[in-house]
Amino acid sequence: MTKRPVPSDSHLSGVAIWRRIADAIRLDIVGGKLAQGDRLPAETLLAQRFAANRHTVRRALQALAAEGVVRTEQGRGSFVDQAKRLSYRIGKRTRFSEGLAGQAGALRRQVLGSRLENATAAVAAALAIVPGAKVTRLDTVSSADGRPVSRATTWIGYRDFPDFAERFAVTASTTAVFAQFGIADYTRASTRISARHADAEETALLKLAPGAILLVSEAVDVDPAGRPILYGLSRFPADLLELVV
Amino acid sequence: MTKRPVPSDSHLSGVAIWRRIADAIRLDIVGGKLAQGDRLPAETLLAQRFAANRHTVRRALQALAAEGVVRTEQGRGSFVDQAKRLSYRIGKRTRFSEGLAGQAGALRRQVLGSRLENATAAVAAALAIVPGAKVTRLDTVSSADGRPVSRATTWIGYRDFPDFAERFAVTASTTAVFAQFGIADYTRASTRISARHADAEETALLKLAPGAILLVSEAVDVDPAGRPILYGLSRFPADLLELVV
DNA sequence: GCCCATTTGTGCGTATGTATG
DNA sequence: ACATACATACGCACAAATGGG
Repeated sequence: MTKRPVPSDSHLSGVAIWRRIADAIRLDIVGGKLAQGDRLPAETLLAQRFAANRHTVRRALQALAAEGVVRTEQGRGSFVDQAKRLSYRIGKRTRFSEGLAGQAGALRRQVLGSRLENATAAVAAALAIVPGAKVTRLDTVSSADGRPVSRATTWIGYRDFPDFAERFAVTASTTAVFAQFGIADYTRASTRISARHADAEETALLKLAPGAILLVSEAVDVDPAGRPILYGLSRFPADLLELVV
Repeated sequence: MTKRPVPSDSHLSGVAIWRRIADAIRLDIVGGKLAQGDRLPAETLLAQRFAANRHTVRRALQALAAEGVVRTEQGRGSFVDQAKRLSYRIGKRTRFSEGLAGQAGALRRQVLGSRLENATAAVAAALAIVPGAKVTRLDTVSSADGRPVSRATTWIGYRDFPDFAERFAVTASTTAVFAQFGIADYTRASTRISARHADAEETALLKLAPGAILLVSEAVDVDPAGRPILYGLSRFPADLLELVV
């Protein structure tokens, strides 16, 4: 005996202990409890705190080192290498270009593709159109300083806004395209926020470790008269940023 | 040969494949793609869709069955048993009693404990007081229809609001206690939303499977003059509800 | 009742990952 | 680095239940 790993925890979970430890340590770092350059507690102490084996803690530290969050030096300890989480602002006038203003350098939105679709029940309900009606679908990935920070899908009714995709390809600005259609201003009607694990496609596009957690935002923008004009589904890596209302 | 499980995925992730499949299916259900009573695709089809073994899909379905989300019958298939996710509303006048109004029956907030603390840097910054100043800390768990739906910690400055905990114990209403202190109304100044895995304590208190995802909301409430009066940290099971702004 | 296709349930073997000491 | 125990994931095979001809 003496060798039995205690299964009480992990066996119902499907989430490895080392990953939960890594998540907890990362949270201390991005949450400000640990600042850049700070030394982490010794591995034996961490093992004690998380009631896990030192091997398991080391596995967590390896994962964090691979992410560039901590750096481990033999005989010295582990140190915080990269600190804070970005804040993405959400409000009545949420615009892509402003959400991360001042926090990151080069902001870039890349169009993965666009196509015409028939509105699903969810899209139709959000845009207040009949299910099956034609909608423009726009798939994008946004990056800050070269790091992917969001994966967004946007639906716009085709009847009221034909050629949206073509126009967007030119201006690269939602605001500008709506202006061409005579909508000088638009506002956020509602935002629904949830969280889940990333799927395979999101993992690849956002360059995440598989199993990473995403914040998911479902938003409806309306014109000044209150008519829905845009339905957007954005996915953000929860490790990298938080949403501020 | 022919038997090698492909490790390319799971070993970098720390999140089991069956759990990610369960999450994906649950998402289809709470997201409305599958309605109550609908039959899920056959296990072999699901296995194909997720590029996994049927055993692995079955493990995911077992987890969902244990949650009460689906029900499986031999020879017939698996069916959606419980559908929708709750929406917790967040706005300028967010109050506990109103956030889930109309969506659940019996709402209950249980006080786990309260004590005086010295404000940490984060708490002090949020409440605009000096670090180390005395604050009342209140720990609660809220339930809807007997199911725990949130775990909240609240900090209130002691100098301006002494005996907050004692008064709260009597009225069980934040609004009522602030009213006793002459604050007829208060509003939400900011809400920061992030997501992470639950830790051991949260797992126990919210009755979750270990490794479940939490939506974390950090909020600051202010009096009519704009002075911060309350700092709250709420954790919601992401499976169970979404936040609506 | 019988056959049949479909679907879930189960058992065995094997390779690899997780966690401990 | 080594040893141990259990969890995860795969592949194959077959049993059991369902529902329709």
